[in-house]
Amino acid sequence: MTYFLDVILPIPLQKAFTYHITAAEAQFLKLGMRVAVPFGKSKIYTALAYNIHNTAPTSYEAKTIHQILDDRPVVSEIQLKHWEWIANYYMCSLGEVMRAAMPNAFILESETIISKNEQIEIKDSELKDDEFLIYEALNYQSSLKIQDVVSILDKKRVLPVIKNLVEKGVLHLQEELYEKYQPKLVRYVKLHNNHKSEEKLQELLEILSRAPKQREVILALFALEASDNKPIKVSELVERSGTSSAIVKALIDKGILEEYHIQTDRIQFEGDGDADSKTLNEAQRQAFKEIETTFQSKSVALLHGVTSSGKTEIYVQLIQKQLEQGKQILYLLPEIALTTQLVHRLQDYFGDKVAVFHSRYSGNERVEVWNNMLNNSEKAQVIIGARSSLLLPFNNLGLIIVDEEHEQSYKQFDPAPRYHARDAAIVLANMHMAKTLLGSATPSLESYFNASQGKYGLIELNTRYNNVLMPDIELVDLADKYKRKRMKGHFSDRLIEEMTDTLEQGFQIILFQNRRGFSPIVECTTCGNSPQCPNCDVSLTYHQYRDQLRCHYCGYNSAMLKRCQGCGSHTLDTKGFGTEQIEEEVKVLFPEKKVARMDLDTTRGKFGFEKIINSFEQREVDILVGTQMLTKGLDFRHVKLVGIMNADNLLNFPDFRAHERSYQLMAQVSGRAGRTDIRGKVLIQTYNPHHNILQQVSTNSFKEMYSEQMNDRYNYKYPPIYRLIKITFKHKDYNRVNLAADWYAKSLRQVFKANVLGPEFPAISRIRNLYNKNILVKIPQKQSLAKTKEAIKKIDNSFNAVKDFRSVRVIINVDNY
DNA sequence: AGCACGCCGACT
DNA sequence: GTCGGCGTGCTC
Repeated sequence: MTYFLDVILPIPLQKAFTYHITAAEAQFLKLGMRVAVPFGKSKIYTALAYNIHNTAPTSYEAKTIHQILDDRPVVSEIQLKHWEWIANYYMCSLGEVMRAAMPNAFILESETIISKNEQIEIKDSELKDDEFLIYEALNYQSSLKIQDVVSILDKKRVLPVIKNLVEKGVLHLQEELYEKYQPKLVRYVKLHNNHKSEEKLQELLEILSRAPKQREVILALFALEASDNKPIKVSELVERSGTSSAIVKALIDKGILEEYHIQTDRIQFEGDGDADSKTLNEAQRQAFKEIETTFQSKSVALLHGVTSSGKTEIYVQLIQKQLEQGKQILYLLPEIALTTQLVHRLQDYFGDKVAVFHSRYSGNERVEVWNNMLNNSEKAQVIIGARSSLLLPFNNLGLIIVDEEHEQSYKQFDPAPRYHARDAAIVLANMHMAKTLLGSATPSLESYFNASQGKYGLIELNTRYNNVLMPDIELVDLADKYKRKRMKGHFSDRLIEEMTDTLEQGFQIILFQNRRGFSPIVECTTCGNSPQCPNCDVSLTYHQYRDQLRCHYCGYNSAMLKRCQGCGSHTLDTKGFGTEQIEEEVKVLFPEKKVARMDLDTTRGKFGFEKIINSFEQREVDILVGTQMLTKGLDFRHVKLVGIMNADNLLNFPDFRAHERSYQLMAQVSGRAGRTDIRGKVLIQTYNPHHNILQQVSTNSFKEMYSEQMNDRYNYKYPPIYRLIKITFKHKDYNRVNLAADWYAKSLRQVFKANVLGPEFPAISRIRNLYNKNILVKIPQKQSLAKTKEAIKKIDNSFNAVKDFRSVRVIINVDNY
């Protein structure tokens, strides 16, 4: 009997790849183990065992695998099933899901190692100059990497030279696989066995009487051993003895101390885990009960609780219950809300049962979380994480909480898999026979729709914790204020009044402006010319801080112009405003107050947001200016006033969800105001104070907004009534994008008729020198989603068979909202 | 995705 | 002539 293995390779290929394995390997291998396989001419890749069978491939000879990398699966069968669902639903390859799911460090890479063939003697004269240089280098070091050869020869194309030398028999090539994960080792010391007995010890101290520092170290060691019976870290010993690591090293060298290493986790948690959870108030208790009842008949529940209603406390109770039953819990949050603040709060309840996972973790840190979960370690019972933590190896999941369920950051956009974490979470929970709780103060229309259809349970929580009043929201008519000259810069007199009051009372202020930089457009008042990005179809944003013009799409930047590029005049003016300009104006209006800014520009780096959030929390900052980052589930105690600088650019966004999003954004940012006993105040500056959405925000009328928006969705056939698949075409050649998109749209129309929209250029038609064009496929409720995708795949295959179109990148995005 | 191969313009 | 750019096709 011959055995074959189908593998998943971490590359975007739809095909399965089959390798030949021996009977012994077939016996040993389990699905979900990693295998190293030769792929292509020379490289060795890491693949995942997916299917073992006896069917020999017909059209090619299967290669044998290189080696098996694990002795037990690193990916569970439920995970593989979940991957299949993601790949199928979001129309991508299993390889792409694999790459998103597994820590990078698990995916080993091979490197070509060049060494000399000792069997062969060769005369220098038989070698060309380049060849001689390589040969010569190998006399000094036993092996070379390709990169080494590149630097020795100082040119890019070295492979032909190496190939020649291999043919002449001068060199050997070998592919070497290396492990990327580096366990963190901590150095410990103990007294060497030779000195353990009482008399030897006395002897030792005698000897060391002339080396007082070393004697100190030994005495400190005893003291540490006596105080708690734990292994002693070198770092601890150095600190306790007040010496240096050199002295410890001297003792190790002398054979008096013995050093050893213990592998430790990079992420260590404090938090006692013994804090009692707060008792729930009546409304919370009621909600908690309703959730439990819902879960008896439904697998998904939506908790619609106004901002500051104390949803987290309810989550804590639910988590507690699951832990008691020995189940794992996944608590999903938008990236930004994963602050130390929240993590500490949960650690205080659940101690080191809590594990955190997000994209700012290093490769090694991710491996550790993954391994802890594989081992079903005590340390990984409650997982708090952003989108990608959904793909971790759960084995006993009881509950998934998706907090801030409406957040669009749950949807992955750029590299495939373009999955929505909320939806993929519900599927994962079902596979584990677990429950899903969606929580939000401003649910997405699709979730609220599902709840109103009875698909999800719905729990409403309408009162704020401690009966704090909902903030008082006031609309300020900018047109009127400008006309009556009541504006200072971008601040209306009302906003300034409220700010002054708030600051006098010692409270903090948040100002929201959904645009970063100083101003999005620079314009010459003489000729009307404005500087554009050379790679994208957008005007450059002026950033005052660096006196730069920057493109927010490709990162292009240049120094601010001194004169107009069109006519040479100095009459450059800025149009529109961003967070930077607001910050500047605040500094002028309130010179004695501290202002901070929170946007993409100020939150770079691993602890970027945390620094700003902490200083605001510590009240080192009085006024915080920021973009929508501010809206994502942050909890500030002392904010009384929230100002929305301009609501119109939100409302006028060209997207079918613009109104829904505007409502969510404004309601969320308003919710930051007045979280304790004083009532918060929100000022919304706008040119359209009578806009329905603004009226609904100001009266906190979620349901009214919901039914009005749903009406639009019915009328214009948008989600959640219809489903959407967006197909994007990208190519540097304008004409080719047009031709390709037209061809594709024509094929789609033959199947889907009027439910195909476009192709259309998006608002920004060129990004990074690639032209973009979109087609939208609308899918009526009655139409089978699976069949629709099949039809699209078929069209995609014939598309790729056209030679001229193959170079056009096609991106299929299912549920692109 | 990588990576080889092949064709073509741009230089020592 | 060779170098390196890029387009095309293939990987079990």
